[in-house]
Amino acid sequence: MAKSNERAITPQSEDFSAWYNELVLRAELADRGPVRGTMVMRPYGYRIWELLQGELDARIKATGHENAYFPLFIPESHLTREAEHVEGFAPELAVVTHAGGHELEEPIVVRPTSETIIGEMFAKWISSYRDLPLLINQWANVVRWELRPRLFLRTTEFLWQEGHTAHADEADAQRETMVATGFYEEVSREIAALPVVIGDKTASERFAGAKRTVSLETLVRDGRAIQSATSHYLGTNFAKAFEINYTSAEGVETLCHTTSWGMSTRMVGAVIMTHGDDKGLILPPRLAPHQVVIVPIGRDSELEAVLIRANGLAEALKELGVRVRIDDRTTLSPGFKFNEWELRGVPLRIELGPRDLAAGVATIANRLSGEKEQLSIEDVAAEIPGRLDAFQSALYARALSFREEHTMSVDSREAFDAAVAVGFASALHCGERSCEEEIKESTGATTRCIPFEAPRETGSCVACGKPEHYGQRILFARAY
RNA sequence: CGGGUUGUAGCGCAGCUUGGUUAGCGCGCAGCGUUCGGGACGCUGAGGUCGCGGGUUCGAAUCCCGCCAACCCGACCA
Repeated sequence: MAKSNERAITPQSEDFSAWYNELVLRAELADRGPVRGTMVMRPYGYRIWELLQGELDARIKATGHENAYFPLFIPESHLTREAEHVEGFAPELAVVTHAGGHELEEPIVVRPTSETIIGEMFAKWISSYRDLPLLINQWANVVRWELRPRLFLRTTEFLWQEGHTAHADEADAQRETMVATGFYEEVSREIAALPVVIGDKTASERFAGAKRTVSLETLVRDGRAIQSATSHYLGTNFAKAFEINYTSAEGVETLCHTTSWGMSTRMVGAVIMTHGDDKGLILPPRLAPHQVVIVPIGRDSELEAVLIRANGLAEALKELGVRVRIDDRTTLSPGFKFNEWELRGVPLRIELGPRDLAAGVATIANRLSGEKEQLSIEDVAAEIPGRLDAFQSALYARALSFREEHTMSVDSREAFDAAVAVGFASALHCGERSCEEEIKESTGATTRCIPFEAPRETGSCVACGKPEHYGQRILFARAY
């Protein structure tokens, strides 16, 4: 038993960070790169990203957006055109000063995000109201020199999707930010099985250069929040800086209203931290590289017979659209494989051995419930898709009840401090930056969002006692 | 960038206090054999710039100085 403890990962309750790091490495999701803060996404982790990407990309296209690609390098002077934007990003920029063996006349910035370069191009492409709206998305890597990296959640270089759109007026642009919010919510809930709270960011948490930022917040198992996607209404800030304007139907030269919105590989980290347990990862079926793993048991002629049935089963499952893998590695014991696939989060495992064949059944083990059941080998394939759906729903329901249990509506400072130590605190707030700052310094918690779905409420600020500002409760938590 | 911890084989560690032959152990890896229903076992074997640089010494993984890196906790952030 001591031996098996050594092989297990650190329990969440003992050290959540250690649990997370060990899991990411041992499940072969990712590895660290040689430059501080960089990450190698290994095939298993990258496949999860690809599945997420596929789901999101389909929704982006279905809402009229087109993919394009813009350069990694941005002239430094472009970035400085929007004052708040530069100020926000300056500390985390990677800047190329030498290239081709010489010092460059003008330094080149490695994009931390692409508002500026895309703004520049939009200005060239848009001249008439007939060119609007312009709905563009790109899948790209970006670089932000993070001081405290963490695999998936905060890496120096990360992969994401960034949507950039230009509109004739504010109403249309605001509508666009909600379209993006809509598909992020759908992908979070239906694909990643993550319940999200959607709302506006307070002024202090807003994107550099945005007039309005909408975010999707999830709560992970150590009681911290993760912003899993954001959607920004940029007003005419970037349009002014880059002269993105059009001639209206009335012949008037008019500034565009632009938006941007993004979801990154951080989402994978949110999935790991929301669903994982002490045995390892638990993947929602719709993001699982292998939804079902078949572990054949037996040896010699028994194994041969088992493998024939296993192959037949795998073929039947593939025809039903199930991602299935047979683990036919011969040097590992079944017990080892059980533990390994549990570590790697495979939703359903089918154990198939001589005893099953003799009884005409297959044994199905459920990663979430830990239960095993036996199904007739004739019916098992047909049963799997429904069980995967049920797994997906159960995982979402579990995450939702966790969040509900860790969201406290609080009216006193004492209750507030206790709430943010374990999850979301829902409280009235005065809206003043200095008050947010004081809360952050004393508790580590920041405002997460002003939720859309919240009853109107008035009263006094939970921290300073002044009249509240938002006309409703807002959400606070410690965040990644 | 501050505070803390740690750098010895792919991974996890011992050895360092009190300097002294070929630097050990577990896991993993390779070969062979036996195994195979919850992390199998035996035998054999490969694998090391002891983080880097300097110093003290007849002799440094061990003592001294400097540097670097990683991780954790903060400040910054998707």
